[in-house]
Amino acid sequence: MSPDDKRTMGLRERKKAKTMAAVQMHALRLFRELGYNATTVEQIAEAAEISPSTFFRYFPTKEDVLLRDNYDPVLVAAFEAQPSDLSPLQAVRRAFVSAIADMSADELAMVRERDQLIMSVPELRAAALNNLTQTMQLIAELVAKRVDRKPDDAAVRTFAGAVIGVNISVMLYYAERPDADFAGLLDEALSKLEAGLPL
Amino acid sequence: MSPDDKRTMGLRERKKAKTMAAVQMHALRLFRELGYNATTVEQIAEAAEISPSTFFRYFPTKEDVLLRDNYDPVLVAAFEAQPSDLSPLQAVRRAFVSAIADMSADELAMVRERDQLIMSVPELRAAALNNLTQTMQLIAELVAKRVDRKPDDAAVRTFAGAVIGVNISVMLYYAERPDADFAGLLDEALSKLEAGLPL
DNA sequence: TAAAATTTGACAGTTACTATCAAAAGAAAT
DNA sequence: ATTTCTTTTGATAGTAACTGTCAAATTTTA
Repeated sequence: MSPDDKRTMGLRERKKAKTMAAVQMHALRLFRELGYNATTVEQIAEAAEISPSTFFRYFPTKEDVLLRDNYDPVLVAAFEAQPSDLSPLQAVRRAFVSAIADMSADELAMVRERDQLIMSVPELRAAALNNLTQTMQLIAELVAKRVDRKPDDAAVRTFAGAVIGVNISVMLYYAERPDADFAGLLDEALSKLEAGLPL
Repeated sequence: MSPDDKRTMGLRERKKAKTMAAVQMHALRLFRELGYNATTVEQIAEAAEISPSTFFRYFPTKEDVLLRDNYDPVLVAAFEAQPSDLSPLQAVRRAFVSAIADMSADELAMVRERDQLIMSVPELRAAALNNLTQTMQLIAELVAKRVDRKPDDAAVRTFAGAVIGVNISVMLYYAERPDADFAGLLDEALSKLEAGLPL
C-alpha cells in the first residue's frame, strides 16, 4: 500500500507503488460517484494521469483495481500466531477475528465500502468469489501444515471449503447491512460451524 | 431442455426451446474443439444458424450459454422428498446424492465435461461461483422451511454457506480428477461436515 | 385472409482488453 | 557529466463482447 522504505526501493519502484495507489484511489472514488459499470477505464486513467495502456499494465482487468489486496499474508500471520492447543477451527476463527481487530477504523471503513460495492455488482462479486478459491487453497495449506496432513486430503479440503463458504455467507449478509459488525458476524458464524451447525 | 409437451406450448415456444438447445449444443462442441476463449459468439451463432443479435437475446452473456441449467428444481424436489426424521444436513446430503444418482450416464458425462471446462476457465468459474450464491440462498430457504425458521436466521445462513462451500471444494477437486466419482466425493465431504469436520 | 403481436437480423456504436513499437525516464558504467 | 543499457510509458490499431434501434419476417389472433 504505502511506498514502503525509501532506502530499500529505488526511485522506480517507489514511483510504481505511488502510481498504483493513486490509480486505486481514483478508481474507488469514481466507482462511488458514477457506479462501477458507468466508470470507464479511460476515465480512471485520466484521473490518475496515466494512459489507458498503463492502466492495464498495472491491473490486468478493470475488476482488479478494486479487488487486489494483500490480506493473505495478514491471515497467514494471524493463523500461525494461534496457540497450538486450539483446534484448527478455533485457530481459524481467532485468526480471522484478530486480523480484523488489528485494522484501523479507516481501514475497516474501506473494507466495508469495498465489500458493499463488490457484493452489489455481479461482475465484481463473481471475480471476488473466484479469488476466494485461492484463499480456500491457502487455508487448506495452513491447516494441513498444522495437523500434519496433505492439503489435498479430503478432510482438509472439506474443512477449507466449509470455512470459505461460511465466510461467503457472512460477506453476502454483511453487504446488505452496512451497520452490522463484520468481525462479530464472522465470529458468530464460525462459532456455529464449530458447534456442528446447530439448528 | 427438451421441447416438452407439444400440446401445452405453441409453435413459437417450441421453436424457441429448440433453438436454445441447438445453440447450447453447438457452443459446447465449439468450446471443446477450440477452447472457450478462442470460440467467438459469432462462430456459435453461425453454427446454430442464427444471427449474433439473436444469440444475445437467448443468452445475456457468452458464459450463460454454458452455465444455464435447471438443476435447482431437481434439488428442491430431492430435498423435499427426504423423510422428516433426518437432520437438515442428512437431508441435504441425501438430496444431493439422490439427485445425482437419478441422472443418466449421458447426463452425468455432460455434467463432468461441463464441470471441467467451467472450473478451468477463470471467467466461467467466477460466473459459476456467483450462481452458487443463488443456490446457497435456495438451500437457506429450503432448510428454513424445514426447521421453521427465517432464511436470514444466522444459523440457517451459516448452514447454507457451509454446505455450498463444501460443494465448491468438491467441484474444484473433481474438475482435476476426471476419473473420480462426483457423487461419492460429495457424499464423503458432506459426511465429514456432518461429523463436525474431524481432522 | 387481414390485423396485431412477437421474433429476428442488420447495422452502428461502446468499451474492455491485446499487441506492437518507438519515445521517455531511470539505473549503471565510464 | 556523459554515455550506454534497461525498464517503463504512451500512441496506435485491432479484436470481441455486448447494447440499442428499427425495419422485415414470422407466428398468433380475429
